[in-house]
Amino acid sequence: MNQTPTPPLRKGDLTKAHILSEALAIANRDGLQGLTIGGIADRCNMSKSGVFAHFGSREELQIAVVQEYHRRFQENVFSPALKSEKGLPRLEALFSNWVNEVSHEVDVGSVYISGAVEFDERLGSVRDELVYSVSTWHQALHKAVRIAVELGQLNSDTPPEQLVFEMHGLILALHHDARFLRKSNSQDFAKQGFSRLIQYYQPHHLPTRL
Amino acid sequence: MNQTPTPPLRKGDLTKAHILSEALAIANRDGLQGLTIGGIADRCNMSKSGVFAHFGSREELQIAVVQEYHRRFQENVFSPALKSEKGLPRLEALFSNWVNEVSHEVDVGSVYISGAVEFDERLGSVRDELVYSVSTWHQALHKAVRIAVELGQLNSDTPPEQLVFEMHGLILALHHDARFLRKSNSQDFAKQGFSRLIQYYQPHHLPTRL
Amino acid sequence: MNQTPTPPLRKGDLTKAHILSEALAIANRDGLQGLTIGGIADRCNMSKSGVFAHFGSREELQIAVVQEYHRRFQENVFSPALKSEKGLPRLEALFSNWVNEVSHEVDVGSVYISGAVEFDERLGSVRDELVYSVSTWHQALHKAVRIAVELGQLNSDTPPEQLVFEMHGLILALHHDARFLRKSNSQDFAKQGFSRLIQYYQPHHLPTRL
Amino acid sequence: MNQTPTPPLRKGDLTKAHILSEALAIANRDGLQGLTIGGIADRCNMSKSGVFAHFGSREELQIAVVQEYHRRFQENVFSPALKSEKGLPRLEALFSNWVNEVSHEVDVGSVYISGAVEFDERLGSVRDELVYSVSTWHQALHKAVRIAVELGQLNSDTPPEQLVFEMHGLILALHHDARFLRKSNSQDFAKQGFSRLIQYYQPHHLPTRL
DNA sequence: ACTCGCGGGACCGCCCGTTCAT
DNA sequence: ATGAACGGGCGGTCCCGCGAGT
Repeated sequence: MNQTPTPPLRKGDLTKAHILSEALAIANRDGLQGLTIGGIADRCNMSKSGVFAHFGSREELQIAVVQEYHRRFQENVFSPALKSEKGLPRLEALFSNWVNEVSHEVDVGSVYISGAVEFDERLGSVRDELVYSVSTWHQALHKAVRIAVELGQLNSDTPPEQLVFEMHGLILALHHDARFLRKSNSQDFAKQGFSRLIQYYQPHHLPTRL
Repeated sequence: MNQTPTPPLRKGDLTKAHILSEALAIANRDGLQGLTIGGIADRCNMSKSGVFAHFGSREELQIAVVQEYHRRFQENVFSPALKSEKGLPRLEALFSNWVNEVSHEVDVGSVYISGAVEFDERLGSVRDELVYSVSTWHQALHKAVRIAVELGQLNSDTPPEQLVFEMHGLILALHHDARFLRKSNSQDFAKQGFSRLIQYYQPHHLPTRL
Repeated sequence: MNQTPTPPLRKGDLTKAHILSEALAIANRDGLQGLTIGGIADRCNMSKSGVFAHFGSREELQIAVVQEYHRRFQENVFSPALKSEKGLPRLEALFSNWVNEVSHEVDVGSVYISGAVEFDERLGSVRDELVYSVSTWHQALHKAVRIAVELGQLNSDTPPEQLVFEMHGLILALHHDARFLRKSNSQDFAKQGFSRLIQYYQPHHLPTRL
Repeated sequence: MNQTPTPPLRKGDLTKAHILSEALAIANRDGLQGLTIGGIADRCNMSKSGVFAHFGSREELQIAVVQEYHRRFQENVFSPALKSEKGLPRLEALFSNWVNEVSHEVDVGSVYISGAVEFDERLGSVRDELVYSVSTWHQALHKAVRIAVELGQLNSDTPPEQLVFEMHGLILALHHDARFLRKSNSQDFAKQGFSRLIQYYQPHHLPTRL
């Protein structure tokens, strides 16, 4: 196996991982703007400068949080779907995992969604990192759709971008209704919307379409 | 035309309206949390205390901004749609106006969307006002769907909540892709999604459905 | 009888009197420093500038409050004592009235006592007015003592200043213990102290003194 | 002498002591209400946040100032009197030291006296701390009186509370006349008042009393 | 090498006394 | 006597560096 050559794994790395974890929790709940050095220090029972020293600035801390979120997202949503068969099953797994993840985030918040709103206008490295993460995810979905089309599981003229667009819309609506409006059955609407979407683009459905 | 009898219309009201307008612009761009008394004062070439005096606190200012946004939303999105015939035409007008509004907000931001994210966890009057505004809008959409169903323009077992949920999802995806990801053709995806949504729930479409 | 030539008694005078009365209540409770234009305006259901217009500045308002306090003090403490016979009876009446006044001020506060502390270092017209008021009162006491001595009711070598000094001390201790320490029986200590004082300086007491 | 084992004595402690000292000077002069973070910062040539960091809030700073005043009061007034013999000599020393302290405070002010006036109505921790300090001192005086009685140096039916009450009155009058009225010979009046007080309550004085 | 104590400077919401035109 | 606005100051919080300790 190739592992990174001698990752020393100093004591500081553990501390940093702990900080990052707590910081992510705060960022999910309060947004990336809500991240304050002092707030993290309190949660970690450390001094502010102790926290600060691990990241040269608040911005780099935010970036690290985004990366950490992305890593966990991959771990929870993307990777498990690889166990499903290529094509439509995997696409369905991806969406299903995504819904589950967002349903969990109803309680703890979501850096992706709040970050996309907080940094929609502001430029800089944090925004770049967020865009990169989301784009990576979009591409994964895109690819899954294309494969499903190639396998004949979806209609041959299915526009992948349209599908991804609508899937994301369902997720955003789920997040909005469940977390902001506190509606309890939003998950069903999302799943229902997705099944309609898939059904719509199934091959046999073609003749009746516009 | 009859106008409200002798609206006092003091000079201060003009100033307040101006402040509110600038504050709305800031809130759209930076979020309601980004509203600062000093920031507004600068934009209005006023002193901080001059701005502050019109609203007893920052929270009340935020509420006023939400109400102002709601007013304009009604004015730009809801009211014009009343010129369309009841039922499906009006529903289509509502969505179309909504898309146009959001497309415009791609440049200036949106208190609704950012507010929903900023205040998804935080409690208080500002959140209440936001929920009220969004709920009012949802109800208007809901009602339009029901009427279209009653008029036989949509399938009789069309679930209104599902439709509203997905419409909102399309709008959120539009906002996300256009404003955050800077994708230029997002508006088409939203419209395309809506047209398929309507098509799906049309009466003659019933026999082939699952 | 001579009355001031044509005191027009405009409507504004009533308002001013009302303002002064409320201002005095606040000043007694919170001190002269605690007097704020806005606070008075609220109590009077007036605008800040409406209050302000009656006194050109906050300082003049404070002076007016001191004068009003002095007027009432004369009315409640000094004047009634004139009904007692000259000499010792009047001195006793002065002290007794004073104790009663301070006992009442335990609930509402006292501009004299708080003012003396607030303006012990600060220079300016307010301090001058306070000093003038207190000095006037001290002189009245001084005179009463001298008369009592002349009438042979107090020892002929009684030092008036010493007596006034100690009387004032008893009053200050009464105020301190009753209002600050919330001790209920302070009034008795003051009265007891005074009677000891008078007894001490009585003519027949002379032989045993040091 | 044994000193507390390894008092950390970081650099910050020195700064804090310095801040406290300057704050006490301000509080003596302007009262506890006159304490402002910025004012202290100016006197210490520090930034506001530098000052603020040492005390979590203005209220805690005020409490610390009261405690510091109390500590110095013990040091200057109470402790030296322990060198005098128990009983009347010690009581006289306590009063004498007290007079000296107040005489010195004529120039710099007194947190005890101004605090008692500022916080006579306001509730909270600062007031509690003030009351505690004053009460502690009163108890010390009370005890000294009782011992003097027990030793037969004061009349057996001397009411300790009355004595303490009057002693405090003499001090308050001294403070008032010297600091507020700027009378130079007030100290003599206070001492004279005390000597008569003691004389009055001396054992051999009993037969002629009322 | 890592962590902390300490301090700076900018900014925030809020409130004050004051002025001016109405 | 009012409503509108100003300028300055308040307590408080933030992010961020310097220097010293282990």
